[in-house]
Amino acid sequence: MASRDFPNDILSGSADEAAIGLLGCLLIREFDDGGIAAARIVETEAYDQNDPASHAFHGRSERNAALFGPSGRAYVYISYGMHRCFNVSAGDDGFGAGALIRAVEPVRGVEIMRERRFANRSGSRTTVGNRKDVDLTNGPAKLCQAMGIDLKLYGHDLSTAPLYLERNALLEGERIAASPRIGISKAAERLRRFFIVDNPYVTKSPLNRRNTLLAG
DNA sequence: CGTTGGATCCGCT
DNA sequence: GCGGATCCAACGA
Repeated sequence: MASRDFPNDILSGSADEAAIGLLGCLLIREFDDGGIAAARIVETEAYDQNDPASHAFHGRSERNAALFGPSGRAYVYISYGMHRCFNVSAGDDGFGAGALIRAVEPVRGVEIMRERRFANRSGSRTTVGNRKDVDLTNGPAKLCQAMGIDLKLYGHDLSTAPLYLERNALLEGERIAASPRIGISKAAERLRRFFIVDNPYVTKSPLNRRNTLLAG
């Protein structure tokens, strides 16, 4: 089933508008076995083709094509050779822009996420201790693992199953802050990271202290 | 609780 | 060849 309230307007503008507007929205994943996982977006980063830190900065390529396509598509890439990161494309067709989803808060299917994240990998006998729910989805590669987002979903239309977005307002009293982005070296001063203040799933970072509270 | 180093591979100025 | 939009185990305090 497709999303009943896909936030099209949120994604059609700038990368910043998309990154801010996606906060609070639900990300829903339908697995092949019928299981469903859902999570609230609590931390994002904006990137676009005018930004030296963006994968779109050096122009369109096979890898980053989803960023240049229409808004509301999945841009998935491999990070550090072994992790996956998930972006939502933004802006007009032809303009490279998107929002990296850095953290989400589980609202449904926590058991599925726990299984996907913490099940013993390839027979190794690693101790599965000290595993807390906050570690399920408090990072860009973690949430991809928890929600089964991989390269097979590259370019996927995020208004349709098996992975889709749904509009959802912030909770009463929740505030949004902007900070520099995490883990980049280029354009490191730009305030293009956005997060819900005091949400436990937001990545802990010294950059959190250099934030600016946004109006609203 | 904070810091550090290793894993691992794709795409590129 | 090099450098990541990262994660986690293994320390030390």
